[in-house]
Amino acid sequence: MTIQGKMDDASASQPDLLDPLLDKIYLLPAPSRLSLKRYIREVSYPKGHILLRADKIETDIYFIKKGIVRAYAQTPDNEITFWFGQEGDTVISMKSYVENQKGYEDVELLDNCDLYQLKIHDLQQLFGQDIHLANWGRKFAEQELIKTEERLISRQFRTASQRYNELLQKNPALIQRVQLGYIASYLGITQVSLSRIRAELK
Amino acid sequence: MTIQGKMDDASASQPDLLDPLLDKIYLLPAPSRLSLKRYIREVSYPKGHILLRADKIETDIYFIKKGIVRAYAQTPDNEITFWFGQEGDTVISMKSYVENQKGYEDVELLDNCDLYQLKIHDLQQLFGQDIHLANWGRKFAEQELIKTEERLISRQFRTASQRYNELLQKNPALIQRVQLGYIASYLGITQVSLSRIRAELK
DNA sequence: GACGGTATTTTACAAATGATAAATAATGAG
DNA sequence: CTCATTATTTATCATTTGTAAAATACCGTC
Repeated sequence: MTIQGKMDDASASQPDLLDPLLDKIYLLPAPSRLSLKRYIREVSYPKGHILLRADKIETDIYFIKKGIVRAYAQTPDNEITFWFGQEGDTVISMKSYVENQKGYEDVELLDNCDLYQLKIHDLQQLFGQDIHLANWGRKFAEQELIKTEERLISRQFRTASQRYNELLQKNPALIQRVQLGYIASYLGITQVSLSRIRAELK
Repeated sequence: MTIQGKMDDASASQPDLLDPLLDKIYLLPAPSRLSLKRYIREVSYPKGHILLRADKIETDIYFIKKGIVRAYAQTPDNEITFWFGQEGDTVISMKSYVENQKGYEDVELLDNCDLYQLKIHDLQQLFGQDIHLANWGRKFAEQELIKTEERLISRQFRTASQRYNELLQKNPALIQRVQLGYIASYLGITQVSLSRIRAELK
């Protein structure tokens, strides 16, 4: 296999944010990376757009180039925000991706967002053809797994107050960008309780 | 690559529980499965044995052939059980496996257990050599991810009472096999609260 | 800079959960 | 079978968190 001297279309236009994003997961040999990038396209949606829906099997995954999103689940009485995604994060219905089944979550854009879009089907084709991409997909799942495990641990082991402070420390920008009602929901408490927590710190 | 006519040592002795366990993750071609099985050995430990330790980087993963285990984390004041494993489940320190770092959990055997043992190092070697095993590893991570996500969702969306009933329905055997103090910890409540929940149902 | 709408905080009260200790039940060793 | 040990349930009271509603702060638009 030889590497093309010319650059791919996508990477010609501007300083590329996609390469570091792919490399962060697993460093691919150039040919493998090119064959992956061939299937990725850039899309933009406005604030308020619903990117993923709980009631459908999603066909695409997205990497966030710019913007912020939240995932939430509808319950009989209310709605629970359980994830925020920002630049560099992956927006994905794991249930769709792994099991080809409906997921739990709606994902709403909290800003105008620029996203990299990739068809799950195309990705799965590549997994069967290229061992480097198969390992890239493995590392991707493993890294998402660690993140999910850490969220579970955080939730199980720490009080809402501790978790708020953890968030404040690890991701102060988030609290600026997102309204507190969503943060409270994310922490598993009411907005009133969150207000009490915040009041204590002053 | 050709398939050996003779069976591997391990599979000669008794009706094998390992094959279905590996196949459940991802159906491997026979040569790939054989090269994986070559690295798996069977071990037994008594009730009370600590299989994984939070303060060390683990070198092995285990599949449970027979028995039941719990994972728990030590906190300043008490200890929190956050996972139970039974026949067919994988016992693994994800932090060790994915990031080569210490994990959160001790894993204690609640019974005498028979386990399949596999060195993380050997597995990772295989991932680089065989695309089928790389995809097996990918599916393994993906399935663990789905399970972890479901635990997170369950914890985030449902009350302890709902989660107890969910457990009662999905895994009634567990409640027979494990003392209620561990179950209460797992549900994120005190044993007193769990007693109250159980009392309501009568 | 005044207005209307939205987000956040505060208050008062009700409900749920936790801590502690005591009572009962189950289990296992001799 | 009995005793000792451990597990589970019950009771009481203190603390935390939730609900509902009102008060305040913030933001964008005209």
